[in-house]
Amino acid sequence: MRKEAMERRNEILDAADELFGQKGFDGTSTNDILEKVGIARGTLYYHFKSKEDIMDALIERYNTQILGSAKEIASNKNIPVHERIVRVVMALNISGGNGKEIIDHIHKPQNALMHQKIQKVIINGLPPILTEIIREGIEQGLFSTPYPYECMEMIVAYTNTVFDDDMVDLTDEERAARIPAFIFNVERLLGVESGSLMYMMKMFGNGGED
Amino acid sequence: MRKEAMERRNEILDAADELFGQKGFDGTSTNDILEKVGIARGTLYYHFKSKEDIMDALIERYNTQILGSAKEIASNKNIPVHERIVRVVMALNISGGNGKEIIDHIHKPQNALMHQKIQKVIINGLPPILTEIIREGIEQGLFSTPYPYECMEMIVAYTNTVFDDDMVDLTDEERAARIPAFIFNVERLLGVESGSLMYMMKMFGNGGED
DNA sequence: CCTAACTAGACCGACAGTCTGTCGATAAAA
DNA sequence: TTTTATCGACAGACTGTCGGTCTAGTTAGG
Repeated sequence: MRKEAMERRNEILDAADELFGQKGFDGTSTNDILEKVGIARGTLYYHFKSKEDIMDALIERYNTQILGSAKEIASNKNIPVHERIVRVVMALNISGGNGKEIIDHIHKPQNALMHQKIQKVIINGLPPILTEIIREGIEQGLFSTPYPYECMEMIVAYTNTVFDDDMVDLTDEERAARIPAFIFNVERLLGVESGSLMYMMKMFGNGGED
Repeated sequence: MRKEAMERRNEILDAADELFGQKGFDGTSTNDILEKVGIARGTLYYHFKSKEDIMDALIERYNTQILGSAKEIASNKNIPVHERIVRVVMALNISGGNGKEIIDHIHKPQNALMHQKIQKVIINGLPPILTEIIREGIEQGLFSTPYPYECMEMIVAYTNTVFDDDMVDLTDEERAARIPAFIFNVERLLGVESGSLMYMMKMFGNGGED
């Protein structure tokens, strides 16, 4: 019955993760979590100070998972710049083997608050990582912009809102139509010739969040 | 005591509007609303089927207020294109005399769900309006882009996320630094010469949401 | 024309059920 | 013995429901 604090904590987080995914944050009661983990009320509140505290811990976990592998790839200067951008972005969807599921279930309409918090992590965490790569690209004469950070911020804000979110309800065709337009716009922002970033299409390959 | 259904409905919405603004959606109990309006529980649920139903009605109201005046200005072809864009955007902040307050109190951290719903209205409602103006501008040779809609979508997504939201925590200086960068990026997206949209600075004038 | 019966819409408030967070007691480990 | 983890009863709050009430207006009958 008795476990190390960290172990219990993670059990609780695992249960919450799954339940929030199924029923949303508001739709999940602490009792649901209690039952799933097989502990008593007091135990839950021994490890977490509130229900929202559980969510925050969960987000902290996501944060690490999602941005961690992205950072790692971004810092590998052996990979050519273009390739590295693609890999960083694609890492977001599958990082830790379950990034995609994370992103999937965050998009449940019930999870407004969690969703917002994750978005915040991404919009603040991803642009710095990408900007570093872009700067390298600028040095190499691949890109040209006086505002690499703000460029990345704009791009991330857009993909977060339009591609990742259910903010804009896109049919498959609408979605497909957005992609070349998006790439065209990115090309302009980065000051490169039209068509030269078409290789980025592959980032939107299957299902293609981000 | 007895009122027309519509009048009561509006009284309830007015109270909810103010209370949600002060304490957030979750932080406001139906009892708070009851008390403020001076009605009984049953009356509230006679007019609205749930608490969330109240929020949805509130958003419908915002929707009309915020996008209504924007549309009106956008369709006035007597105003030159550049000027009209500025006016449309500025209308968002003050429409109906209280658009600004709406936007202000939606940004309270408690109001994630309401915030999300409003964002959805804007990201879906504003780009079509702006795109029409941009198309006119393209015909007049002022702008040049094959993807006016997606441009506007990107711009709106960005301002919503970075300028309007508390997604990115900006100091005043950071905020000020973002503005020229933003304008530069918009210039690139719209295919105009660098510096030619600097007049848009004024949209960010005082406090400057959007 | 007047009044009694009726109707439907607005309103009331007690109540059931649920949910979160607390607390003192308890057991196990260190 | 002290610390760490666990338990479960409980207080307090909140949402949505339901049977019943009140009133304005309408219809019917005298």
